[in-house]
Formats: sequence, structure tokens, C-alpha cells
Amino acid sequence: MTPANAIEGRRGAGLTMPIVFVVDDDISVRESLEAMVRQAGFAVETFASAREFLERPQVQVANCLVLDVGLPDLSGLDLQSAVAHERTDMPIIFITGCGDVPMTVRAMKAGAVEFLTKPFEVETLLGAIRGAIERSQKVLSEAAEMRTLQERYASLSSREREVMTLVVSGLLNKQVGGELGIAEITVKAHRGQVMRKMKIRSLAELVTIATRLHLTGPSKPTALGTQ
Amino acid sequence: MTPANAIEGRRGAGLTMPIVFVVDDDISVRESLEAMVRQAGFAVETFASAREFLERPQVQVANCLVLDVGLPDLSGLDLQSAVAHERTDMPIIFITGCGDVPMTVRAMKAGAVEFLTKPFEVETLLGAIRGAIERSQKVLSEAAEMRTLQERYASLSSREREVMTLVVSGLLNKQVGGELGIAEITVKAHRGQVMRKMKIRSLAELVTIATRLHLTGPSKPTALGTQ
DNA sequence: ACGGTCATTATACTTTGGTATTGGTTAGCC
DNA sequence: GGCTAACCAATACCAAAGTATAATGACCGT
Repeated sequence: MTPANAIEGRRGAGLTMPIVFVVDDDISVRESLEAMVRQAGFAVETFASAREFLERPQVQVANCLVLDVGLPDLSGLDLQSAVAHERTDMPIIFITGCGDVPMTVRAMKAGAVEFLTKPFEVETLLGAIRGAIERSQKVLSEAAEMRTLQERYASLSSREREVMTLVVSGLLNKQVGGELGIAEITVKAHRGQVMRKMKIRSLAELVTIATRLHLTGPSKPTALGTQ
Repeated sequence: MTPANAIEGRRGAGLTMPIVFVVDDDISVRESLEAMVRQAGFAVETFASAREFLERPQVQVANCLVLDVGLPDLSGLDLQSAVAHERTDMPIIFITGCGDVPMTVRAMKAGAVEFLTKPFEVETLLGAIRGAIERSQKVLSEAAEMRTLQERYASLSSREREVMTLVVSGLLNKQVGGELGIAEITVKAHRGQVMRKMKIRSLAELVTIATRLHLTGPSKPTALGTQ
């Protein structure tokens, strides 16, 4: 099945079916894995090389990658380091015939969820895939929420962002005005705009969102030591 | 050097010196590692078995564990699974002469920061140790802050905790009173008590603390989908 | 029985937050 | 030039938050 066909197939079966990508240079491995994974109820796409896989456009569906470490040209580890930071929604499961310890350590430190040596139990791989897909779904929904928040934050003017930052740091409107050199009533106006644009109604939510957006500056001297 | 002597030694040199624990059944390995690590400026304590190490009382100093996987009786992996969840302030570095891939995977999944096979470069181990100690320091300071917050939270009465939870969820005093079946003025009284006992002065801080204490209930219907 | 903590409420008051409306300025764009 | 967006600010007003003081009753341990 070509990637194009696979996409159509998924469209027909519903966009929510998780995809398992398989990258292995051995055709027989690809075919057996494809059958096995499809049997388990996942959509599958196979690739013979890392480059081939990299040409495939990304999806917004829960997915994971079953990857052979010993690939020609671009190795499995190279592929991992190429995509690990971008596609955090794609957990990687390594499989290998001849793995060594340093290779394993590198893969696991880079975030691989599993590292299997052939031969392995079918259920072992399927279990790892199910776990990876589950993780992928969590990462995706988390990322979707973050995108929504970031869009709203992006719609703020620079002044509104300044006001927001100071407000969630615990300053009173009066103090925010002092920091920015503007009147308190102006702070109130900006603050109201922030609440409207962020689509929230309580300061508590604003603080929570600011935390998730990592806007919490070098936190105040909380005097935690003062008992 | 016995553990008791080691403690005295550290007291003399200052309580803040990080400790590297070494557990290996081979006396020559212990001795060479001890010399090497001490040379690098750390306090060292060596143990011939997992049980011996487990008898040692815990410390509140940055530390890490250099652990041989192939120990008699209780193996290195067993020791790891015994302490990994409790002593999160003690990163584990594995060393082994004859490691295999599944063993490595298990160790890394359980949170090991490094897994080295002999022979290895001295600098490799020292680099891992330095990284582990750094991580330990972060975990310890984070834990200290959490303890302070938890102590303060523990000083709240049950009613005050209820009020705090509802307030940080974004409810108005009036609404909190409605939820709890008490008057708004009573909520104000409890709320004031909460702020005093938690030693903070702004709602923003209270929300931040509640988040760190994981008091954020099953979050509200944020209507994130509503564009 | 006594003192302590907790929970509750009330009165009275001040401060802060928030909205609405209006109006002025500046800067960029078609 | 006209339009828009952003920024600033004033008046007026209302809602909410917070403080201080005082009082009542329940419960608990000594």
C-alpha cells in the first residue's frame, strides 16, 4: 500500500484511527510487522528508509514509530535525533537484530519508549505500541490545548501582555500602573481586554494559563525560608 | 572507611559536599572508583552489597549512586526498583562488565541517568556523576520547597482547605459560600486565614501554590473548543 | 469545669476590581 | 485624507475583596 492509499484508507475508516509507522530496510520484516499491527487494529504505513519516511507529511493523529536501528544511509538513531524534538507526539519503539548497550542507552536517553531485540514476543511489541499510541494521544490533546492558549495569547497587544505578566505575578492594579508608568484606570482597561481575549472570567484561570504558557517570570522572593 | 567515619569526615569538610555512593562487589573496583571520585572533589562511600547500602541512613545532601548491575543476592536492578520511587534525589549510574540490551532498557526505563559498560573512559563516568549530582541538587531544593508548602497546607483546618480549593478554582466568595452552605462573610474569614497561614499576600500566589500541591481539581469546562 | 481551637455570623468600613462611556493621541494602511 | 488599532485617561458607578471587632456555639483534652 502506498502512503497515498493509506491516507485515503484512513479517511474512509475515520480520521481518528491511530497510525503505526514502520521503518525497516528488510521487506519481509515490513510485511510481517504490517500484517501483525493491522491485525491489532491500527493503520499502518511502512517505509524502507529514513529518508523515505521523512518525506511523508506529518499527521495530526495519534501515532508512533517502529524503527529499526540498523538502517543504511541514515541510521535509526540519526532519524530519532532528527525528529525527537519536533514530533513529540510520535513515540519511538526501536527494534534491532544486533543491538549493543551504548546504542540502547543513547536511544533511551533520547526518549525512546522501548528497545526490543529480535526475536521478541509479538505481544511485547503490540503492548509497547498500545502504550505508545496512548502516550501520543495525551501529547496531542495537550498540544491542542496549548495551541489554543498560544493563539489567544498571540492576540494580545504588547501592552496587554505586560499587564498580564505583572497581574499574574500578584501585583495590584495600582502597582502595575506604577511599574508601567500609566494610570490605574488604564491598567483596568488593559486587564479587562486580556480577560476578554483569553476568554476567561477569573484571575485564577489567568494565573493557571500564564503558568502553562511559562510566563511566570523569575519568581518573587517568596521568603520560603521564613518560618 | 566505614560509613560512620565518612559521616564524621563530611561534617569536618562541611555538610554541603555532595556524596557519591559506590556499590560493587569487587573490592578492586570499589577502591579504584573511590580514589577516582574523591580526586574529582566528591565525598565517597563504598558498599560491597545492596543490603549493606540499604542499611545506611539517608542523607539530605546532593548525592548519586554508582551501581554495579551484577551484584550477588540483591542485584543492581533490584536495588534500583527498591529505591527509585522513594529516593528521587539519588540518580543512579549503572556500570557493568557484561550488560545486555534488555537489562539496559529496564534500567533506563526505571530512570537510570547512565548505563556504562566496562571498560569506560574515566571522564565519561565523572561527567555522568557531575550531571547526576546537579540533578540531585535540583530535586532536593525542589523537595525542600514542597515540604515547606505542604507544612503550611497541613496547618489549615479542613474548612480552610475547602475554601482554598474553591477559591483557586475561580469561584467568587459568594459562590464558595453557596457551595459550602455558609455565608459569604464566613468565606472571607476563612480565606483570610488561608492567606495568613500560607504566608502569602496575593491570590496569584495561592493559585500557583495550589497547582504545585496538585489541588487543582478536575478542571472546569474551560470551553477551549469555543473559538 | 476550663481553656483552646474551630466554625460561624454580624456590623461597619476601606480598598480593590471591574464595567461603561467618552474622548484624546499616535501610528500605520489603503 | 479617512480608517483602524492601540494606547491612554477621566468620570461615574457597582460589585467584590478584605479588615477589624465582637459574639455565639461545638468539640476536645486536661
